[in-house]
Amino acid sequence: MTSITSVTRAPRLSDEVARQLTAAIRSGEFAPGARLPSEKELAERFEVSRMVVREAMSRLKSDELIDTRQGLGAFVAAEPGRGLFRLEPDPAIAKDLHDIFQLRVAVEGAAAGLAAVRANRRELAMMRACLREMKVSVAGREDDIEADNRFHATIAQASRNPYFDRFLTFLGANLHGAIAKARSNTAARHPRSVLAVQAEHEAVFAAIERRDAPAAEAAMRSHLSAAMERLGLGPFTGARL
Amino acid sequence: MTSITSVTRAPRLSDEVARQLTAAIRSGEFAPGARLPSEKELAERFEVSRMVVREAMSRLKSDELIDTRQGLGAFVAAEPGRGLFRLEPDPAIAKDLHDIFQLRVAVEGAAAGLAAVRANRRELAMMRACLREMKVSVAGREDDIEADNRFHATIAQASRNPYFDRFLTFLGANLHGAIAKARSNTAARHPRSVLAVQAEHEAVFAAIERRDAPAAEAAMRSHLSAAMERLGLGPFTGARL
DNA sequence: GCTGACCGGTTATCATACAAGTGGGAAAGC
DNA sequence: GCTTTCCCACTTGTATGATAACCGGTCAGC
Repeated sequence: MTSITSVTRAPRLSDEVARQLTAAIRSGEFAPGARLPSEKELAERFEVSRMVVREAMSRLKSDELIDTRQGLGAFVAAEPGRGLFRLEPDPAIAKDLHDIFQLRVAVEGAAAGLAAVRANRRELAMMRACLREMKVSVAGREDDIEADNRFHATIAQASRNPYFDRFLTFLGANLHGAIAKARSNTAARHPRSVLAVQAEHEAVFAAIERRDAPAAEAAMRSHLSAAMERLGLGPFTGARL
Repeated sequence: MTSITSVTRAPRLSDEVARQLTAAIRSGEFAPGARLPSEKELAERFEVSRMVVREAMSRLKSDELIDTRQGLGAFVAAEPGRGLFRLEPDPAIAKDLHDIFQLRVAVEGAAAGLAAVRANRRELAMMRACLREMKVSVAGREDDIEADNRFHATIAQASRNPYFDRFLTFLGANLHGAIAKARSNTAARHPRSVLAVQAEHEAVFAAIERRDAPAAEAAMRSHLSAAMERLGLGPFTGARL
C-alpha cells in the first residue's frame, strides 16, 4: 500500500442541495423576491426526501438568502447575503492572503488611532505588560506569539468600538492558520526581525500612550506592512501616512 | 381599538432552538471540541421533535459553529464562528449605527487610498460620470442617491482588492436601511448640505485622479465623517490624517 | 356587491422506521 | 493472559407518512 490517502467521505445530501440552491440564487437564476419551487417539488427534482430539502433551506434561511412563510412558500431575500460576511475557509492563494491582510492593516490601523484617543489606564497597563513579556522573549532569541496576539487584541478592545474588535478577531482567526504555515516555510524568524518587531510594537505603544492618534495609526500600519513583507506577501502599497 | 399593533407571529421552533444552542456555545457552556448531547436527548430537553433539532443543528453547521459526524455525534468547532462575520439585522441603536459607520469610514478611506494608486481609466471615467450626474441633481436642488452609491462602489472596486469591495458592499447593505430612516427623521437634506456633499465628492475624486493616495484617504474620511455628523451620529473622532 | 365558508396548496411539526457509521466490550481463539 | 474478531448499543443521515397551521383564491348564499 504505497499511495494511500484519506478517503473521500460521502458528502451529506443536505450539503449538496444547499450548495446547489445557493449557487442558483447567487447566479440570479432565482431573482430576489422570486418564489422558489415548493419543498415537495424540490425534493422530487433532487431525488431526495423532503427533509433533506428542508435542512438545506434552513441553512439558506440562516444565511438570509431566503425567507419562508408558512402557507406561502420560500422567497429569495431582497438582498441575498446581506447581514453576512464570509471568508473562504483557508485562503491558500497568496493573492487572497495578501488582500485579506491588507484589509486588516487598514482596520487595525484605524483601531490603533482610536485606541490612542480612548484607551484607559487598565488597557495601557495591559499593553505595557505584553511588551515587557515580549522583550524577555527577545532576549532569549525567540518570539512570543501569545503575547503578540494579546497586544494586538488589547489595542482592538481599546478602540472602544466592538465592531472593530469583533472584525479584527474574525480576520485574525482566518489569518492565523495561513500565517503559521507561511512562517514555517520561511524557516524561523531571524533574530534581527524579532528585534524589529519589538521596536515596531514599542513605536505603536509610545504613540498610543502620548495620545497621538495619527502617529499611532501610522505606526500600526507600518508595523503590519512590515509584517506582510516578512511573510513574503509584498508591501501594503496603500497611503503612506 | 386604540393600541392595535402588528401581532407577534409565533417564532419557528427551529429558530428558537438554534438561538439557544448558539448562545450556549458562544457563552462557552459547550467548550470547543466538546461533544453536544445527542439529537434525541436535545429533542427531549427542548420538548420538540428530532427534526426541529436537526434543522437547528444544520444551521449551526453552516455557521461553522459545530461539526457533526455520523455515528459519533456533534462537536463544537475548534474556533466557533471563524469564517463568518455577522451583523445584527437592523442596528436600531444609534451607538451601534455610529460604530458600524466608523468601521466603514476606516475601510472606505483605505479603499480610496488604494484606488488612487490603482484606478484605471475606465474607473476614473465612471467616477467622473457619477459626479456629473450628481451635479445636475444638485442644480435641481435634490440629491441623487443612486449616483452617490455608484460613485462609492466604483471607488471600492478601483481598490482592486475584492475583500475591500465585498466588505464595503456588505456594510453598505446593512447601513442603507438605517441611514434612510435617520434621513427621513432629520427632514430633507438642506440645499447647503447637498452642495457640501458635492464639494466633498469632488475633493475625493481630485485626489484619486492625481494619484495622491494620502490625500484621497483623508478626503474620503473627511467626507464620510461629515456624512456621519449630517446623520446625527457624531463625528468620527479617529486619527486626523 | 359583499360576506364568509370552503378548498387546494404550502410550510411547520411530529412520529416512526431504517440505513450507515463508530466505538467499546463481549466472546472466541491462541 | 493476551490478542483478535465480532456483535451490539448508540449516533447521525435519510426516508415516509401524517397532522396542524396558514395563505390565497373561489364560489355559494344573501
